Amino acid sequence: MSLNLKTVDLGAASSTADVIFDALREAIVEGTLKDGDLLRQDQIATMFNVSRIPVREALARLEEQGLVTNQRYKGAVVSSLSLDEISELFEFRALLEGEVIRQAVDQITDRTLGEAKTFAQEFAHETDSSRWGTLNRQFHYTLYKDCKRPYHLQIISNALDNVSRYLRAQLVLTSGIERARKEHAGILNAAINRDSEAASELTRAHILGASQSLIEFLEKDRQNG
Amino acid sequence: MSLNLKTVDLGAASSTADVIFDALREAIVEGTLKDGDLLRQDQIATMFNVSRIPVREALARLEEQGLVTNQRYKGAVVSSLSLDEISELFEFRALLEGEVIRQAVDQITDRTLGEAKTFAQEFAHETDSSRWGTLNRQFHYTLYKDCKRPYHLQIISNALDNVSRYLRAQLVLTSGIERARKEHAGILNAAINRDSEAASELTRAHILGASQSLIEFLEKDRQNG
DNA sequence: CGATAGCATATTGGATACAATCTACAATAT
DNA sequence: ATATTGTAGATTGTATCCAATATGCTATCG
Repeated sequence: MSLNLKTVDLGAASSTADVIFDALREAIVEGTLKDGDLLRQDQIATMFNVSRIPVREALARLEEQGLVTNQRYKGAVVSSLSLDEISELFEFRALLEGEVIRQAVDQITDRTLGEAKTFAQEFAHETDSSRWGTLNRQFHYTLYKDCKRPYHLQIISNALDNVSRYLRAQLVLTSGIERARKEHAGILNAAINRDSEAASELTRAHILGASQSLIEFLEKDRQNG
Repeated sequence: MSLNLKTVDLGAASSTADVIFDALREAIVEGTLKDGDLLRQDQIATMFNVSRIPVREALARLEEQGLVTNQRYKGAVVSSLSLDEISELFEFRALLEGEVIRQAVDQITDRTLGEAKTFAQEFAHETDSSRWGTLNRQFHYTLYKDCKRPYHLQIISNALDNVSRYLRAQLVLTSGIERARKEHAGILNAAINRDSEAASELTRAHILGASQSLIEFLEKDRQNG
């Protein structure tokens, strides 16, 4: 006999530190916490109604991911990236995502294509700019997920975490949204045709194009202030 | 006037947690700590004569890097990778390192080439197998370092951390060392000739070849026990 | 008036103490 | 004998407390 219960591995369940890590990560990625913002352990601890110990653990992990920078006895600040660093991250993404989508499209399922199409449509019709980042990510991620390369996907996800607060600016402030919609349609089309080479090349171009547009915007923005 | 002292940013100096993180990381990478080894917080704390707090911080960071796995209330174990995971990591390295060496060779200095040559020679003559891993890494890293892509280098370094305890087996147990020496000579030669395309292709082949040999070895090894 | 030293406060880093949970073994029942 | 339950010890997770360091204000000196 067996107890046919749907069980979860409680040992793998979230510790307080995990919860705080996820919350801070999301806040940074979504832009709620901005570049250079100071993160006070005590303040965060109070917000979550816990001691500073799990907060410190979360901050240590965020630093390991590059999302915050720690200065001993001073505190943690949300990392600011230079234009060179942003540019490098986009090149990195272009390399990895171009490769991963090639592998994914070669074995993509109809079901996955359907999901991607749905996300592309949502992205195309969404008017609330605060949702663009998430929808954009979901669209791309769906097209990658059949590649059977979890490590690649994890590294891509982390790289995206590190730039998405800047990407938002590109979409919102440079009318990148219209272009993104068109390029998404092109990538989706290539995937539907199982043309992995085209999907790869279009994805590379999509990422590098966004990079260029973002860098140009930031150059002006950072000059003026 | 200015005090012309060589100063260091003491705020960035190592905390206890940093020291422990580095020590554990090195032990895992060098193979002193093996696959599946259990890491007891208390034991580590006693070894370093500190409390468990900085140990926990170090373990949290190691988990973020993929070097250990944490199970709540059970403890941390050195991560074990499946053959598929190892294989994926080598493909990842081939992609990144192939790209990075191309960029690096295009702007490599004579000084750097000299350093790489020295490491290649040391690697070729070293008889102590416990030093092969480090020398191998130094050789490759030297050839990459002029690429001006710190993020890429950091990710490569982390990926290497995750496989080097397996790579050791490949070098020592499959006579991979002789082949590695020849391939290093080829890569170095391409770099000296500023042939970035050849350096890239040889590096890819070098990594994928080592991967194949390692996987074959591990398949037999894991069948028998 | 400006600059520097000294002190008070705020904040982080780490140690100790306690609570939650796991593990292993003994006791009991079938 | 085997399986199940209960309990003690071990181990991790978190709170509280103390030490080390930074920051900002004030007083003092030139």
